[in-house]
Amino acid sequence: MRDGLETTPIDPSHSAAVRRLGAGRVLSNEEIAFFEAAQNDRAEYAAGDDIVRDDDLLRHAVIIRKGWAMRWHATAGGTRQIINVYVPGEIYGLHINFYRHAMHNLTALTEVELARIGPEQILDIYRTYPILAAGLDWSSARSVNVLSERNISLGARRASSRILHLLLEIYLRLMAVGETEADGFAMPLTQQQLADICGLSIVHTNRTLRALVRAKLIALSRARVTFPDFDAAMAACEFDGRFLAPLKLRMRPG
Amino acid sequence: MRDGLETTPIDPSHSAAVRRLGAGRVLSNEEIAFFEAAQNDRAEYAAGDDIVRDDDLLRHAVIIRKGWAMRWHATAGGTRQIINVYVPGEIYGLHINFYRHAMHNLTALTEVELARIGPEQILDIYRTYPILAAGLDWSSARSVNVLSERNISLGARRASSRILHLLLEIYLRLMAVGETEADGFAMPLTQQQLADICGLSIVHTNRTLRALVRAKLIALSRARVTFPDFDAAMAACEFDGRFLAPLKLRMRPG
DNA sequence: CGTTAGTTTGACGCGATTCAACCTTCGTGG
DNA sequence: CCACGAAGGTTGAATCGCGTCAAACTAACG
Repeated sequence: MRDGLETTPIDPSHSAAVRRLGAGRVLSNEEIAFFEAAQNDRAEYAAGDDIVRDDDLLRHAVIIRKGWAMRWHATAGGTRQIINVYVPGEIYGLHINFYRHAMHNLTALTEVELARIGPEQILDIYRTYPILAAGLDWSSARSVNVLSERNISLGARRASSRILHLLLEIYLRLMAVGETEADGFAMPLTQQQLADICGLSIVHTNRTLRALVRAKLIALSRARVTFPDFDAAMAACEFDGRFLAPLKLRMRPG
Repeated sequence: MRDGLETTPIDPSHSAAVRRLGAGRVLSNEEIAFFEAAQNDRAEYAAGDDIVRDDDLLRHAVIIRKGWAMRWHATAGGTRQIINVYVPGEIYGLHINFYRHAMHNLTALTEVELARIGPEQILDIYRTYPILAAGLDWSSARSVNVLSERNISLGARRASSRILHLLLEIYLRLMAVGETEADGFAMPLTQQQLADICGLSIVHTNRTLRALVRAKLIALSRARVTFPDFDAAMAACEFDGRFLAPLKLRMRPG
């Protein structure tokens, strides 16, 4: 299916990170147990808190368990680019064994609960849990996909498609961990933050959002985004969901 | 050094891919020998040839040995976004074990010689050659870095910085494999292609290039780019080379 | 019920695009 | 050795998408 929109039932007893990797469909019970236990070193942050600052020595990667975070960079011109957002189940800092220092800032967008994974623990996974290790590799590959698609948006799509594409992408990323509601999702981003992701001014972002609402491609109500006509929204911004395809395992070792 | 501009001596007897991973500074002799031998399944393409088309079933990853290639996407609006370029030593398609189909087009920008690495070979590397495997993981992490930095350019920098930043980045990527000459490099990209990377029109790209030449931040002569004042160029676009830092190994197993 | 963060709207200006034309370089063949 | 064509580079003029400045409006919260 070219749209990559397969859905699988979600078991809410698992952590978001386990759900994102396909839970029992992909991981063995032993690996699920290990991965859940690996999330025991936790921390919480309030909205707006810095989790990691540019150039910090990284002591661990982090798995977002609850809430949203953003990775961002400020330019001397005063503009800020939000490079990516992290929703529950997603992982920041898997590069820790290669790049020991943070290259950007990581800041909580909402209340955040996260789990810390040390560099040795990551190596343990690669040594001992091949499917989980594949999950981490898949996660890295997916980061490349997401950033590639964002590049296309920033470089080649106009404001309305850029915003619509982003909202659809977030919707599907949330769906992968069962965090959507009906035909939409709870939206914690302010218009300023949306603008900083899409490389637009807040004023233009606002006008474009209103135009999307008028065109009935999205609906906004009290921090919720819904898609009244999902297919029309997908078509309007040429959304091709292949880049968000879930982890599938072709071979089980042994 | 925050600029990430360390250089190491280059041994031209190695393939570009081995040079990029630090050759003997990082890899054991056994791993170098294996990695060179792994590049025996070769293919050549003329400039403009498609190497991989969108949605193709991927049979192997590819290591660029000579020449440049580009990964790109066309939108319905007729614009084309070049998501990344690949120079010698760089690898396309390491995600093959997770995403079996190409999500974009890969096209030769110049004459290209490449080596094909099958999915099983990649798994072999992970099973048998830990440092080489780390090199592949580093390579993936670096892709994320490069794409992140490109996102910042496309979203938050104006045309002159966007172009200058890209030229400096390419210069440093070429330097990592010893493909630079003096204070610049041979530039095979047309202005249209530059424009498609930077998300600009060809007309504006041309005007901006002329302005950069006038400002003595770059010099152009017969398909060569040079930097008359490298530090000034770095400063002008706030270039921070940390994202291109070469592979360093902290621990050797065993 | 006041304060603050976030949203919305108008007016204006600029950076970048578009359309169009011309120029330069280089490879090819007579 | 020159003629020619094709591809790429350069420049001008008009236009537009988006940014900036400024102000008013709304909702959430103590």
